[in-house]
Amino acid sequence: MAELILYNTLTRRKEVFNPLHPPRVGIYVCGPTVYGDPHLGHARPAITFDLLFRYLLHLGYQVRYVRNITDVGHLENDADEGRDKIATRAQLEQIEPMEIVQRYSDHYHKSMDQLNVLKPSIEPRASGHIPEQIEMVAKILDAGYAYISNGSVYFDVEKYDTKNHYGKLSGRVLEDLLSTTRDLDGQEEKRNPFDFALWKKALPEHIMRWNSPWSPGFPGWHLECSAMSTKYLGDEFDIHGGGMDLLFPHHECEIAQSKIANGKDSVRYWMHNNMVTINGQKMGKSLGNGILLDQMFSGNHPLLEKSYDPMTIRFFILQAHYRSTLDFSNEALQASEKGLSRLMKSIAMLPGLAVSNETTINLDIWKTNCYNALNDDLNTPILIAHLFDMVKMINLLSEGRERITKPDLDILIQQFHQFTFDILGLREEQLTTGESELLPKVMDMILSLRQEAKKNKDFALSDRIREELGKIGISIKDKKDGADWEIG
RNA sequence: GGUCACAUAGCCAAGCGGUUAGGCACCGGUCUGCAAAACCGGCUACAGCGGUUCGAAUCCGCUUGUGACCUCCA
Repeated sequence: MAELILYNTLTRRKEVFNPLHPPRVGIYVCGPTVYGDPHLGHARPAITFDLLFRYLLHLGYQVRYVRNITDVGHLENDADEGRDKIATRAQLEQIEPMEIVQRYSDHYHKSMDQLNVLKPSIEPRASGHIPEQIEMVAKILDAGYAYISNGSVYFDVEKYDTKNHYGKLSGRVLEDLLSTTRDLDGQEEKRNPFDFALWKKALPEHIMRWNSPWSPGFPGWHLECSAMSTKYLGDEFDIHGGGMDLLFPHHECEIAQSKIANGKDSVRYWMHNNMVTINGQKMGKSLGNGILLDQMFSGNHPLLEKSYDPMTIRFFILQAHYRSTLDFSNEALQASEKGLSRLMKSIAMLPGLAVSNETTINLDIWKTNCYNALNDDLNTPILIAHLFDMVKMINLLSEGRERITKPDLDILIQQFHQFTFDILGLREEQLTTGESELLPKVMDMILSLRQEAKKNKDFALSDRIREELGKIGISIKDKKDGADWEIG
């Protein structure tokens, strides 16, 4: 089988993926800051790296997938008088910061379950790794690449840049940063505006605080990922992922910190998913165009014409390549919904196909095409195009216009399931109506009565049965002999 | 302002120098008492202007437009 090729943001090219310690693979992905309900933007990286996780597992790797939860409320911004997102939220709702963290972590997990996102192997929390972070700050101080200022500790970017390239991931040059960094309050503690905090002294009103050798305070914005990835994946590991918006400064700072603390570059492949847009604009809280996942699932949002199943969202996201922006619109979502339904119907049809003593479709080429798509930097749109090619074949098989042997059919079923369910992570939506085992029997009876009516040319009655069933949400599809029905 | 992306048929979206991507919608046809589904066929685009090449949506330049990052953000 062809090799897996991934796009490495660091080198800006596609590279053959070779794990450091095969068959083991270590992945670290930046997870959510849990201070609000999960939204569409959370779905993209979660699904992108879930796909990667699933595919690596499918290829037989032993994957340790670490996705953190950020539960230390980093500052809104330097000018914000030491208030952080989680504490602000806690004050607003008059509860403990950790209640906020718990509530939104739970919510995030629920939404991820709905999207059929596998749980990571380890889901560490920043607040649970304060000692590790303090230790890392100390290491960087010892190495001489950080300085203490008024109880806070800052990373000395200028010094780092003399022997390293600060900006190599995001393609930035230090001099440019100097001129483009905004003049914010709270900068006077820093030697240079582009220096970043490793440890921040807490102001009296700051609730979330921990003791440290330097001050009661909290870890810097970027430190948790360096500390926790090192702890669980070692000082050098395979893949680090996250959204493109984290490229700078977050991941750039991680590279610098880890390099100094660990003495070497930690990450071998950097992967970044692109952003979600709504009507062509980036979705963001500040822009007021955010759509929560629950709103997608319920349709309860002014921009939405209807509700969309979690699997429709997942399928929609997978229909675009992860490095392209993806624009949400009702029209596009409904197209995905219909496409997904056709795909699922086709899969349901597979076990019932008549078998023959010869096979007239080329399964090997199809399978190779599918794997080639995945191996080419997880090109799911291409993979899905191939799945639809096979949908067409399955329909032709069901009409007897193509033929397949029993062994080949078994192979096809297994492979189609692997691609669709195991790797893409799609699943049949559970029926939301209270369907019982009785319903199919009842339907059989009704349909046989209708068949009788049709036989007697009593079309008024047969149409009325179909119409009435339609009203309660059951649609009828006549076939040569008898009829099929489905909910929805 | 600096840096970097992107611009593909009605909509979404692949494409990485040379064969129909794919989905949805739409229009014909087959099937059907009618409809739906399914199948067959049609719709064959690449922002504009130059350049390189036997050949460019794909490479280069310019123009226009959109977006992202530079501040928390997935």
